[in-house]
Amino acid sequence: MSDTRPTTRDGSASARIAEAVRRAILSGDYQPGERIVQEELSERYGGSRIPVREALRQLESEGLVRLVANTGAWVQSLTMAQCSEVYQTRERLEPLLLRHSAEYLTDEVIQTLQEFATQMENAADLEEFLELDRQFHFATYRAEGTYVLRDLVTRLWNTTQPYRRAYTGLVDHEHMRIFHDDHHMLVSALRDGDLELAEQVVAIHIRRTRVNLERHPEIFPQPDPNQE
Amino acid sequence: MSDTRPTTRDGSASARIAEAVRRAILSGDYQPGERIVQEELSERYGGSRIPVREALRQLESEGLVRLVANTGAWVQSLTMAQCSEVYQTRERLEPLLLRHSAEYLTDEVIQTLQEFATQMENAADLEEFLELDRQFHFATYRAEGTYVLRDLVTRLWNTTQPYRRAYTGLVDHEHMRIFHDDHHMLVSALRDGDLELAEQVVAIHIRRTRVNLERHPEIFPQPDPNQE
DNA sequence: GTACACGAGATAGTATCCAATGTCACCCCT
DNA sequence: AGGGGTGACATTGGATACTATCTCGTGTAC
Repeated sequence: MSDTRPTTRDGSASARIAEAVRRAILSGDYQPGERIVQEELSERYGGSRIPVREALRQLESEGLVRLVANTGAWVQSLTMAQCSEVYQTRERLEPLLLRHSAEYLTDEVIQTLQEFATQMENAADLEEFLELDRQFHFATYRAEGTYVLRDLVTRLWNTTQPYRRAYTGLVDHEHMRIFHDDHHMLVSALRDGDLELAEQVVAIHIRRTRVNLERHPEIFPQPDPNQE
Repeated sequence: MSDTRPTTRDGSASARIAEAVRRAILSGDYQPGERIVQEELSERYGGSRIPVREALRQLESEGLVRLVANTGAWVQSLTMAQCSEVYQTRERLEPLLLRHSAEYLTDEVIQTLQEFATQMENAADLEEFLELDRQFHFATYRAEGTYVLRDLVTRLWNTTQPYRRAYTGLVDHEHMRIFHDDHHMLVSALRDGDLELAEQVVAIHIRRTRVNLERHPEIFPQPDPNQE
């Protein structure tokens, strides 16, 4: 690398590399099943192989990367069953996180939510939609006190991001309409302070997505025949 | 260890060290807040500092270790609020995991559960009780298909293990009686195939523990004044 | 008594080397 | 001609030596 800055001693190399690879996976630059070569990361993001290896270990723990000893690293790919499992987990956890976040959802925040929901309806392309969707939901998850739960939910979102991307591209207009309705209903519930309803909406929203995902087995790797 | 074998190329050094440190933390050999020195691990478990660092990164992701850049590693210590959060998370997830496991709970397994529950009542000391309790619950969580959820629940158990140890030592006989009753009720529900009830029992069991934990703030580090 | 400076100790990172393992193409044998 | 064994190559795993940096305790000067 050119490295104008003096090796950036600030955030530690392994954290920086982990973040870079994480973003590459979330953005779709690295596809599920794709091979990750240590040497490549090393020269692409700067640093020797040691921080690269530490970063890969960390990403493995997060479920984004699969490491096989003496063999290599791959971007984690999920079967439909595993993806469905993550969604079922989210279905239980996100209402809880929302509950913890409720007290921090000021009128101002709810106004922002409303704007996200509206922007999403007019999203120009897939990437913009995905980004807005993520921002919308995480704007509702701003529980200050929480430390485990928010991190956990973030990881669950991250591991399923590639499939959310693949699937969203296939959704027809009608289903998309229902999605937007969910978002608006969630905003309304939060505005009214109806936490019970808000939790239900989130759970149903996630379940709806899961059920739709399960109708598209073609976006998942075939579990049976040749590989893995 | 003496490490007679030539660097034990079997399971990779970093995995071996991570496992060893994890067990040391779970067994209480390492206490929350205790400093972990890389060099010590290096010579205690064999290996250079490279696999040690990878192991620590992994344990950090699991929530067992806290790393501060350029400073060091400590055994993760939770505030009461964080611990409570983990329990609330478990309260939502373990019923789900139990549901997925139900089909694998043969009569034979249920017989084993019954034995664990009985042995627990006669446990000689704290450590034996904790071990049996863990074995009991994880014997009910044998969902074969699951990959995310089981791992997740395991991590949640692990991060709170030190506090479960500290707290269990304080429980009086009456509360302990209720605990054992929960276990037997869970076995009964599973034997009857009453999954609905089983899920409820698990949820209540976890909630009961959380509420009791919250009555013992003295086992948690003081969040306010001097350190951290 | 306070504030600053120095130094010990630990971590973070780099470079280089070697060992072990998996991959894959090639060749031989049947 | 096809299947299985064998070897070279690429990649990962690990060790070692060295440097840089950060933290924190201690001591000294004011």
